[in-house]
Amino acid sequence: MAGIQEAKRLETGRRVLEAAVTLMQEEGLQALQIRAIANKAGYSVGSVYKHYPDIDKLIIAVNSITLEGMMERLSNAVAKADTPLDRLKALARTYLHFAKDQSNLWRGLFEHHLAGNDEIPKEHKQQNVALLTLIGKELAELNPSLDSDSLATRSRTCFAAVHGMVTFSMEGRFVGLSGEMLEKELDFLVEQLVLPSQQ
Amino acid sequence: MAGIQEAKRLETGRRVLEAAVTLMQEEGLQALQIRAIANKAGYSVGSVYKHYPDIDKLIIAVNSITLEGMMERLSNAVAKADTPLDRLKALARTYLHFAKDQSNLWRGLFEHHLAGNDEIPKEHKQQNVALLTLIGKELAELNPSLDSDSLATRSRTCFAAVHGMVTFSMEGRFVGLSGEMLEKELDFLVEQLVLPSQQ
DNA sequence: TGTACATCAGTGAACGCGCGTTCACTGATGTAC
DNA sequence: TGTACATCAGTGAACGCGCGTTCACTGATGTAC
Repeated sequence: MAGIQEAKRLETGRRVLEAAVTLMQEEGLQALQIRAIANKAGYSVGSVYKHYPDIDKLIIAVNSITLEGMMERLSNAVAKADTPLDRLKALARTYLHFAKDQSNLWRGLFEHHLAGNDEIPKEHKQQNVALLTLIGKELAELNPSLDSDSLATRSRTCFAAVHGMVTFSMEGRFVGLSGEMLEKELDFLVEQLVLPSQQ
Repeated sequence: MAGIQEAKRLETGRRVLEAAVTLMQEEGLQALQIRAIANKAGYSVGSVYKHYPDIDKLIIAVNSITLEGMMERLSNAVAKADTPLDRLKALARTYLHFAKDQSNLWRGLFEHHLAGNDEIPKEHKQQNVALLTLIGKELAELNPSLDSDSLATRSRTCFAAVHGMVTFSMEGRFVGLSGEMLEKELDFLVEQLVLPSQQ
């Protein structure tokens, strides 16, 4: 009859993580507390610690799932567009949409500052590289003469610029701008970034 | 002999605020604690509360000073450049420089999320408008046909994009990029943003 | 100029709360014979 | 198949710490006469 314990353990781990994701989604990072998670998952605080050494690791696990979901949406968006410029616009818009309809998950990605000692987890770095690669691929197609260093830098610049706009939008700093107009403005940003350089 | 009490009171207020600014500068927002401030200013915790109702207001006061200092540097930078494009580049670079050599003060501006109920202070909003105006003035000169709504939006887009790059840079996300190259890339961003639109 | 009282600046121990983390304990499952 | 012991999942009260905030108190300054 071996296996019951393992099944229970896996099930608990799953439920704890699921509860944490739901909590982040519904109430944000500051609601992601051991007691709340345990309660939502239907266990006691001690059980949570049987699966995660501390709350930081649990938050990281939630953020990994968020990144995964976001990357999936971005990949899908890219696949639907036909030109490099359209793909870049789709990336930017999808990023904005993700931030808007998963605002707590999205904020969680940036609000969580590791307590100093801990490293940024490999998984996150990989996802980050994957995102930059998505961008870089299109930039390279639009501008084949870019060397790989410039391409890496340029990809980051594009991501940073779009991210800045999305952040401002999420903070309500684009006052009085309708959703439609905001997307147009995001398109504008992307268009300008890939325009042939002046010099 | 009236006036000794008032002088003491003003002096204490000054020292408390000064200590808070120094603490933010040297150790960042998370070090801005009542006991640390009181200690640095040479008073007890009770005295701090005679001048600020809670720590949030004190942080806001520190951030106001930061914004003031930043705006002064930005204004000076603008005054030294001769063309709209150069002025925009100077704004972006100065913003980056400020973030770099006052990193804790700069981070404090964005890390401090008010605890929900409190409004964003008028002073901060005004400084924000002033910054957008600095940008808008140059954009209008470069593109006189922009109506005022578009100009307002475009100013925010430019600020957001530059802010995004500066944020990424502060997080070390422009890996392996020298300071000089980073500034060049920031110039690139500004140039692209003001390039004549394609359509 | 002096006296009596009121008001103010400043003190710091103590309170309170949130919240992550620990650990001795219980009952179920697994294992050895 | 049964028994005895070991191991594991799960519990939740209690601990500990950080830190903002309060408040009764002290001594200096101001005011009224």
